[in-house]
Amino acid sequence: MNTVERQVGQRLTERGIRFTRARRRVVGALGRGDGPRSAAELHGDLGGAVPLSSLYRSLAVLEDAGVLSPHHGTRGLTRYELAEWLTGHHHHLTCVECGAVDDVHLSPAGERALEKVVDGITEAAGFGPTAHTLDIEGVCVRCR
Amino acid sequence: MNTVERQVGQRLTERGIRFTRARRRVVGALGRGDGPRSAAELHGDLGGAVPLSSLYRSLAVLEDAGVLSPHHGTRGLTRYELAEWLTGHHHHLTCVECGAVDDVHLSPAGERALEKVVDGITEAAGFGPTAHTLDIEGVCVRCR
DNA sequence: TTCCTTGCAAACGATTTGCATTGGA
DNA sequence: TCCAATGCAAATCGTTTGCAAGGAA
Repeated sequence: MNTVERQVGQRLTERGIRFTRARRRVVGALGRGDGPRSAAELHGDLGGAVPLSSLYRSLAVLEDAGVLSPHHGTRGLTRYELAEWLTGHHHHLTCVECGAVDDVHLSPAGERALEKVVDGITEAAGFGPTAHTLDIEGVCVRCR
Repeated sequence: MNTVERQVGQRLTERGIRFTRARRRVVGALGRGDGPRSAAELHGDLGGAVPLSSLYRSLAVLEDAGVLSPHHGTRGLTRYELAEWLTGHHHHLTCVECGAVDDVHLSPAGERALEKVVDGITEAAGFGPTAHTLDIEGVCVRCR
């Protein structure tokens, strides 16, 4: 069992939530990490081993436990990825052409500058404290 | 007729697209609004005057004409707002509690700082030139 | 007339849920 | 054991589409 799975297992146990086979499979597939995946994509990744309805339930439980974060993209599709406490803080580049989402890790200097800007915005608007998540839209390398 | 409607009318005419009653109503409602609206919300805003199917068709035509920009939010809902050439460049604060989206206009200094950060990210990732749109998640005033 | 647009209803795809069964701590 | 999790099928929700009727150029 790799580190991520152990961390997830501990988190779930702390909360009295079982780390069942289906849930392990979901976390495993996301940990193998080809980026955010939708329920349908995971269904395929797992060779149909987990039926869609169970997949959706697993995703809901894991999201609720703070293990996964949802990402709402084009065409009403929701993709999930491991939460930041498992993968590190990062941002998203969403391709407006193909809908692909790339994870981006920012330099400490860039992150500091960004935080200043975000704080300025949220304070002015009376928004509560939150870990910011930044989605930038553009055209990815593959679609240019 | 206000400025926005005149601008939209001109744009549509240039492209040989009719500015019909339903389309006028959609643009009007979005112009009156303070943020992105979903088809269902617009349906309500307009008192059911435009049936949902026609609404969706109007939204598609207007998006295609570059008058509206789609915004993919929580729970597979797509919200639309007037494009930036009509409203000015701005950013989004999405409430993770209630899903509401507020528009935010940033100070020139803030915008400059932000652009630098965004450019740094996109260049490093080989992302093509695009007007960035920033979505920041948080908890809005109403939900705190 | 000749297209384009509309409205209704049916179709669709993604997600959710009811219920009987299975499984894990 | 005993409640939570599963799997199937049916239901739901947002959205799209076929088709016949209405409207503008």
